[in-house]
Amino acid sequence: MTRPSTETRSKLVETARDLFHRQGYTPTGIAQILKESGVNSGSLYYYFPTKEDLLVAVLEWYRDHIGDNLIDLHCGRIEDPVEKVFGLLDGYRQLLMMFEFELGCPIGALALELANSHPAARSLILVNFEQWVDTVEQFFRAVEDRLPEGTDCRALAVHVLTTMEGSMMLARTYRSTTYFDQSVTHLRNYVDSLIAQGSTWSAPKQPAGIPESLDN
Amino acid sequence: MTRPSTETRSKLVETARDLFHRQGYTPTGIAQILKESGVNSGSLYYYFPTKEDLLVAVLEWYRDHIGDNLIDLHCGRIEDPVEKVFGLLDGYRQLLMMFEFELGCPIGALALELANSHPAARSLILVNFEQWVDTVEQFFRAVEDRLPEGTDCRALAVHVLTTMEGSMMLARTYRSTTYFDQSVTHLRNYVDSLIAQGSTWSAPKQPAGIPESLDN
DNA sequence: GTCTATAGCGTGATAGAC
DNA sequence: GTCTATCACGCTATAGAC
Repeated sequence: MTRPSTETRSKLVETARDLFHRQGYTPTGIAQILKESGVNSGSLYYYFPTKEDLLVAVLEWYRDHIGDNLIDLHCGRIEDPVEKVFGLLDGYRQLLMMFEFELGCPIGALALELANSHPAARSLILVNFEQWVDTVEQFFRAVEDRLPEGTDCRALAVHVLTTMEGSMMLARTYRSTTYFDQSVTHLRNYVDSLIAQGSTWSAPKQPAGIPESLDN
Repeated sequence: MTRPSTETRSKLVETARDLFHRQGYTPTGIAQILKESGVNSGSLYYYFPTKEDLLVAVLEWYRDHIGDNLIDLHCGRIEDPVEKVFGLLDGYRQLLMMFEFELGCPIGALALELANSHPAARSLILVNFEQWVDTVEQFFRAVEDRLPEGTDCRALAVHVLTTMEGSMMLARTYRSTTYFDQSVTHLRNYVDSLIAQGSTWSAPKQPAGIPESLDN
């Protein structure tokens, strides 16, 4: 029909995004993407010469929508920055329950599935993680004065991310939020203790010898 | 040759285990397992009627070898129970560096890959996680008197597991231990603070409303 | 830009002799 | 228990008309 719009492309990205989220990248076949999107083979390969190109487009979509889909949705109405952090984690908890543990963190799942392959996709996964950490880091920076002096807000944000990803993994395995909640509770307990220390103590900072920059 | 030994079976399990570890379950083909093990198709299907049966055998192998391969190796010589916990985490760090981030936690990777399929395998993944948590829980129980009264050692062990799994995920993505180290440092800082509290304070326990048992 | 038809290969699994 | 040969299907990707 030679339409000027990129509707077809968008439909493919959205369909692939959802299928990769539910099934993973490798188990999702092109045929299934075509069927569920209602697009024909020729059109798909016009926009995406290879399956990996489609994956890249999906990861670019996540990169470009982390704000509205994640941050704004679960942190937007919250005022206290620390509560924003845990509101974000609660958003993931809601995702788990809403889809009965069939959907987890789409980035985390792809990160492990593609850890030894698809370098182009991997660098976009890295970008997505960086954005996430950036966001949480900013939340902590907003309460930096309440944290112990010398606290590395970025390292703390990283710790929130690792806790979230590990907690999602266990929740999906156990089909239960019990372990997720236990881990997040300990994380909150830790953050609370840092803030309590912040008003009295001096500094739990990163020990010397651990570089601040990444070597990749 | 009709040998009484189960050498062939063992070789298949070991080969599959290593390939699943490096590549994941789905991307690893039967043909590759046959080639690398030097076993023929007929023999494989004699022992394992389906590919999933082989996966189950691999997960049973992990279940039966967590002691010697993981705990004894990285915690055996350590006396202090808390140091045993972080010795275990350091074992994973060594694994990352030894294989240049190509190998992570084999159970965690499979947990996400198979999260919505292969229920038989999933329940064995759950068993493996339980064993891991059991082990770390025992370490904390050994120093229970130094922890704040009412501390749930199992929930704390779960938090160690989630931190480890999330940290491994980031390490493999970034091809760097920086984030891994930052997260583990925060975990250690937390555990240290609990022990410091244990000698003076009263109790950071799980809040009411979070069940202790799992509902799966 | 979209359509249909299909190539070419890799997959998990099977058959049947030994 | 092990061997070789092979089936039937699904996969990613392509060809070429419109």
